Amino acid sequence: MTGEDLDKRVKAILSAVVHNYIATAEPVGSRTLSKIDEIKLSPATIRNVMAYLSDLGYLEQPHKSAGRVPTDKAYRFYVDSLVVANALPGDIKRMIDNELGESSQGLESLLIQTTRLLAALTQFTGIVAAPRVEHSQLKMIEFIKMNARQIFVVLITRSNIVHNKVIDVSEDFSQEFLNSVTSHLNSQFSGQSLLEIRENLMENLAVEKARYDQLLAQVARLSKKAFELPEEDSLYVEGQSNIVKDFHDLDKVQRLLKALEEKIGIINILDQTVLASGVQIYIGMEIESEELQDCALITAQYGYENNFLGAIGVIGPTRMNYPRVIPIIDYTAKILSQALINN
Amino acid sequence: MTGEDLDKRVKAILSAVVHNYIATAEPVGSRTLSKIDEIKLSPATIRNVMAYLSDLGYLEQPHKSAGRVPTDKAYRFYVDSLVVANALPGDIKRMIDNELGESSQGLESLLIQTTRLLAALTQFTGIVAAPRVEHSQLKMIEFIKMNARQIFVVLITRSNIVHNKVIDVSEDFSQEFLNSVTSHLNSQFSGQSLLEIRENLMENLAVEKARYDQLLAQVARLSKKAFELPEEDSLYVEGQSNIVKDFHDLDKVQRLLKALEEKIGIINILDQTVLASGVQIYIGMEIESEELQDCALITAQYGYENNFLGAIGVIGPTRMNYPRVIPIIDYTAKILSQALINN
DNA sequence: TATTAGCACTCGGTAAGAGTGAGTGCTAAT
DNA sequence: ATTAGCACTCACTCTTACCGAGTGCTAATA
Repeated sequence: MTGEDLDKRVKAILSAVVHNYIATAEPVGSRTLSKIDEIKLSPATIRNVMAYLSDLGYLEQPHKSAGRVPTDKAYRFYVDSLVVANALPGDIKRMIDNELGESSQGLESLLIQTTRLLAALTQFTGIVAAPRVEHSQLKMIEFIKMNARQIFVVLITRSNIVHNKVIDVSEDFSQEFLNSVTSHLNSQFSGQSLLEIRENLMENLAVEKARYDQLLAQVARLSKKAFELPEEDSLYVEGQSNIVKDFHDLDKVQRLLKALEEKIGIINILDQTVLASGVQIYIGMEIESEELQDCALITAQYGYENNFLGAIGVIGPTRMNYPRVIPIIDYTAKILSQALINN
Repeated sequence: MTGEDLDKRVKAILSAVVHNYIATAEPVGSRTLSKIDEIKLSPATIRNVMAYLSDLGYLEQPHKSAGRVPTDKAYRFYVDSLVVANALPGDIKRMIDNELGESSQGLESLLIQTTRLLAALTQFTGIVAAPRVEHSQLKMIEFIKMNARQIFVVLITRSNIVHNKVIDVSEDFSQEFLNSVTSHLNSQFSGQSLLEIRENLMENLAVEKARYDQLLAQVARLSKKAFELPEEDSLYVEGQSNIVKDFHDLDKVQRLLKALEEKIGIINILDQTVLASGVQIYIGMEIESEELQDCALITAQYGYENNFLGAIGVIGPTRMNYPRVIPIIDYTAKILSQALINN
């Protein structure tokens, strides 16, 4: 299954096919391979090996009289055991440092800039999932009265990420009252994750209801609303136009664009990444999405110490240049994390 | 130039060509037109008229033995004097009402939803420019201390639109001090436009500097930072995948996607719309953008009473169904405006 | 005089057929 | 075990022919 037990020579040929196909996007034939210096074999021998690789499911032919093309399985084997990630070139490193390092911009524009940067550097489509707020820890919360029916809620997490929203209320609370609620919440919940807080509040709410204490019930209801965070589909996508370069089929392009527009599918995949560590690679059918066949997804999580917040990545064709892209994702995630710490 | 002096019969034929081309996307020939009931003429006569229209620049031929295709000039004439906008179908009206009417969501998700709605209803690419903050009037401002070096600024405009950002400071201000600054700013500037406020502050800053009053100088600097609003390129774009349906040339598709990614060009056009009133239509070369040739842009501004905030619209091929799209844009802009007023 | 029928002409699009070349699998020789 | 040789496959390209929708122009018609 894993193909770990492949002969050294067989590996070399598989690797050469993948390399060549990544470089040219043309099916690779035995003749082409025989011209490569490292492989000192005749086309006929290579053909035998290629037939063997086809049997094992690593290569396939678009049609009978064409060269071979790597399958998803081949790419998987390639990234698992053949790829040595390139060192990140100094100029690219510097670009990333410059773009994300210095500026003291807000979270949102930082994430957008990161997405654009990924697209520009890789020439694929960049994606960035915003921090998942429910797992981050509360640092402080603040209520500001906008008018009789609306309150503006600001919520700052331990990693200095700011969330805010407007909540509608039926009572007309005074700012003084709101301040007292604020300080109560801050002292009671500071340091807890928003998920925990929400659960606690639900319990409180039940208790207060039973007690028939009007004021406390109001506080509980208000707080609950404040912590009801929307399931926003906060995925940033940039560089869709690069898709056209890599897929020459209009139909395919449209389906990919559609998939990127819908976002939710991609968010789900990135959610897995947030839990895993290091650079993750998903190839073709490994992505559980009809539309994203023929695509590869390279991702990495970013965050604050052990507290992973979100994920970044790129989507491109399975025949992307993995050794080049992997270190870009890796380093960008690191610098983004740092930028968030320094804020 | 305006072609207003066209014969009634000539107009009818021009209109028929445009209609037919919008419906079929195929060059229209004299034979096809002669089959239309309203036109009781032989192909030969129609050919004469079409030759005349070609001379005047309303029609052109992709190649010599093909039918006629409308030029930008024809579309312009069509929308100016031939189009009677359809009444908006009840079900579409209801969809718009439902999507934008009730929900008390934040500004951002309201705008995103509007963009998606436009794309879904028209099957073109929806665009929405966020409110231009510098012209809106201040209702209140609030400073919240995050830590020794950072202050969170919340700024609410008269139309209840909330802006916020984090500013870096070199001094460690106490929350009490911030509160006093806040109430000072609120009483002094409430009701003024942010642009005016910024100018006032600049003057103040110069004065305070001269005075060498440390504290006041700090206040002025702090305030200046608070009102330094970023030139965010806040343009929402949805439904790019629809482009593929309308342009079958991969190269064209890529250039369009690129133009949409860059946003700034489109924002500039929308800025014009914010000043004009009612539904605006830009056709082909009227859009000053290399990439957006063969495109039409239908826009309308939204806002609060006489205070226009931003613009919405769609981008599609010049051969879009104007009578159908125009009322959608018109009505959506109205409902969005209402939603903002009710907040 | 305006309209129309008729006709020669244009030219993109499709289909069929031939030739090319890169590639294969298999067999026999090394 | 490797390789040379060979017959075979098949996408691609090029040519040629043809079709048909459409045109402009001229002469006949109402």
